[in-house]
Formats: sequence, structure tokens, C-alpha cells
Amino acid sequence: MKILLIEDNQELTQNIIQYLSHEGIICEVAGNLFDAQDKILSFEYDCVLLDLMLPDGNGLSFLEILKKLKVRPNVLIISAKNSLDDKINGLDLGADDYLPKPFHLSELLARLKAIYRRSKLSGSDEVNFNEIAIQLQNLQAKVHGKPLDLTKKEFDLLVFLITNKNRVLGKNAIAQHLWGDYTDNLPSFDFIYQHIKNLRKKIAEAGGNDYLTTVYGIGYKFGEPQS
Amino acid sequence: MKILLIEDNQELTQNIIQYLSHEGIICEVAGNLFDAQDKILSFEYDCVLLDLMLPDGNGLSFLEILKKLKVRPNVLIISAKNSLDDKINGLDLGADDYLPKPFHLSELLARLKAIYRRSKLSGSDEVNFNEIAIQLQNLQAKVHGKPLDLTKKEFDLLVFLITNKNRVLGKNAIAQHLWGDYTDNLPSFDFIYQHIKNLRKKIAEAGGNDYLTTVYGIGYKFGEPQS
DNA sequence: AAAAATCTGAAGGAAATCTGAAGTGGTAGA
DNA sequence: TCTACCACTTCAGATTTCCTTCAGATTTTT
Repeated sequence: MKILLIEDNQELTQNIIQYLSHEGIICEVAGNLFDAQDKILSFEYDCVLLDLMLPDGNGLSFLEILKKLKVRPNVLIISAKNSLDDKINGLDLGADDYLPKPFHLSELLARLKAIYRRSKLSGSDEVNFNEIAIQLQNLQAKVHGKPLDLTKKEFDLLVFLITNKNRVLGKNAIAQHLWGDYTDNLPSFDFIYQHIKNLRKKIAEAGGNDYLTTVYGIGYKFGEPQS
Repeated sequence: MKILLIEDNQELTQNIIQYLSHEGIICEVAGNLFDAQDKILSFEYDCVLLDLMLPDGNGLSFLEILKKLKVRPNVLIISAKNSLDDKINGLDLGADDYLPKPFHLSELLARLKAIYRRSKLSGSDEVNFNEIAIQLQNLQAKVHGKPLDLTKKEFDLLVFLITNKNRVLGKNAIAQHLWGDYTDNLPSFDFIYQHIKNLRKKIAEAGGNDYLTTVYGIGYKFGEPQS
């Protein structure tokens, strides 16, 4: 999961990033609405954490802008303005949830996961593809009911592929989602090759079919083999 | 055991928390229905203690909402409205028990334990897993009938693991169930490592099998070893 | 056939986990 | 009040597991 945190308080930002990163979530930051708009237009995020009080404007107006985008990211508002009005306004304007400050970081994490489940997995905690079943809660994947012993990166990769099944995913898109955009001067995509290899190997060993095809020069596709 | 107390009377809240904490129950508080809903959506509780008269609405309507959740927590109503109607309505709406104010704290504790036994242990006072047997009443665990000398934290940990057998439990989930939610910026999980180590050691010394596997980067799982 | 992209095994470094020992706080008994 | 003990936590070092990089082999495209 990859998020964008829009927040100008340095200390809070540090805390949130440290906690979420530790939970394996890729975090990027924008300190104001101007930068935020930039990033949202350039990259895809599973969720945007939006503070309402920012140096260059009110977050609610930002929601209006987001509404007009074609691929609107999920939005979780975090704000000190703990009035019911704000909550209602925020949710009316298309936010997915509202978390009043101060909050516990564990609560933030729980909300994030809830939003992710709702949007990507239509509320379920499981993803299925033929003989492959994934339980997000336990970070467990199974083939024919037989548990797959995946590492975190392999698991994330499989989830990303399977939630975008039958779509060709470029290597850059994969790198972005699993490593964030600290992948500017990529020397190579060797690490992707590695994880793909391991994933294929483990699925095969567990008796799963080969759904993961290479699209030469572009990336990978997960889905029913065509030819 | 971890509970959520929904109550706006400060003094009563303090009393209950002090008593239950002393009994080793993790307590969290919500002063109104708004906060309560937030918490219930974010965390898992073994039981919810619900006052019916709250600043932002009636607790009975809250029960309606709970009913629609997938994982409905157990509910124990505590209320001054000692009418038969309320009791019947409350139980009809899915509450597990009803305790009229004023009550003795020891009675509250007894009801809590009863609810816990019913829901998690299907009425029994024992939990069993192959050669391991746990009696909640006297905080005793046995392996092959041989008593295990566990401390309170080790005992709670074992119960938590064994009532969630074959599920991967994240270190955060474990920390939250055994220490409450106030574990945001954990410097480390060293204390979990310790308790896990001690638990493993004591079970092994008593001749028990090694059912406790670590899931790297995530947490632990208790159950039949698979691979 | 040459060039580019992808695959593979091996190795170094980083991160998570384990372990023994020391420190802290509370409680019981002298 | 003091001391001894126990449960719990923290600390530091050892160990294990994973992530990334590198070099060479293989495949695909031109």
C-alpha cells in the first residue's frame, strides 16, 4: 500500500511516517496543497491523508479539485477541527473517512486498512483467483488451500498483481507501488526480476498454475494465460 | 481480555477501569457514541460495556448499528433504566447480558467472564489444543496433565494465541491485546520476544510439542506445524 | 547475428528475531 | 522500614532471514 501524507506539521509527519513505514506502507509527503496536487497528478496512491489546515489553503477546497479527477484517490481526512460539521462536509465532498486529531497511530493504521479493503477488495478481506486465495489480514496466501510461505515483498507483489489482474503492469508502476518514488535513478530492475522469480517458484512448488506472464519490454501481467 | 467501556460518568468510569485493570483486563473508554463507533470499527474487543444514556443518543440505537457489522463484538448493557422493557429490548437487539445500576464491581467482572467463556470458549471453562489444556478459572495450564508454571502475561499470551489458533497474529495485534492501544511508538518488540521465548521454553520443558511458529516480519502463529 | 531485455545463482549488507543478563517496580515477610 | 523475591521490561550482542546487487547465462527483438 502506498499513501500520500499532506501535512505541514513536521513532528506529526515524522511520527506518522515512521509508524506506517514500519508497518510496510510506502509513504510520501507533501507539505502544502501545491506540492500535493503535483504529486497526485503524477503518481497513483492507494490513499491520501489530508490535513484540513494547511499553509496555502483549506483542505476542503482541495477535495473539490480531487473530485474532478478521472482517477480519484481515496481520501482520509485528519484534522484538529473536530466539529461534526467538518466531518459531514468532508464526507460530502468525497472523503472516505474522517479521523479527528489527536489520534493513536494504530487507529490511523486501522482506518487506512479499512479504506483499502473497501475500495480495492469491495469490503472483503480475501482476494481470490482460481486456485489462489489471499487473506490480507493474516498476510497469508494459499494455493489449493495449501499455505504459501511468502515474504512481505513477495506478498505485496502478488496482491498488487492480482488486484490488477488481466492488466499489464509496467516495471515502473510495480516499482512505484512497492518501493515508493525513491526509485528515481534506478540502476536496474534486478530486484523486480528477483521477486518475480521467487514468486513464480513458490507458486509453482505449491502446485499453482503459471498465471504470471512476462510482457517483453514493458512488465508483467497476471491472469489467464491466453496463447 | 480487552474491553471497551462506553460511559460518560467520569467517576463510574474511573472506578470500573481501576477495578478491571487490576484484574488484568485491558480497558479502553469512549465517552459518547460517536467515539465509540470509531473505536469499534478500528479495533477488536472481547466485550463492549454499553451505558444506555449517553450525551449523543440512546444506546439502544447503537445496538442496531452494531448488529449490521460483520464481526459483532459482545455487548454487556449497564444502565440505570431498570425497566423490564429496556432489558427485553436490549437483549432482543443483540446484547449478551444486562446489568442494572447500581452494581457491585465483582458482579460486573463475573458477567464479563461469563460472556467471554460463552463466546470464545463455547461455554466451557477450558481450552484445549492437543496435549495442552488450559483452565481459565484457576489460571492453570497443563501439558499432558502436567501443570505449567506460567506467569500472568505468559498465560494471557497463550490463551490469546490458542483461541486464535491457525491464524497469524501480528506483533501489533498481540501488543494491543495484552497491553492496550497505548503502544503507538513502540521502541521495540523486545518484550514480546521475551514472553514468547519463555512460553516456548516452559512448554518444551513440560514435554509439549512446538506449535508456536514465528512468521518473519509479521508475528506468530499457533497451530499444527504445516511444512 | 547483434543488441537489448530478462532470468538465474551467489554473495554482501540490512533488518528482524532470538537470547542471556541487567535494570525497574511492586509485594510479602522479617 | 528494610530486604528478598518475582514478574516484567530494557539492553546489547549473536543469529537468522530477507532484500538488493552483481555477474554471467538465456531469451526475445531487431
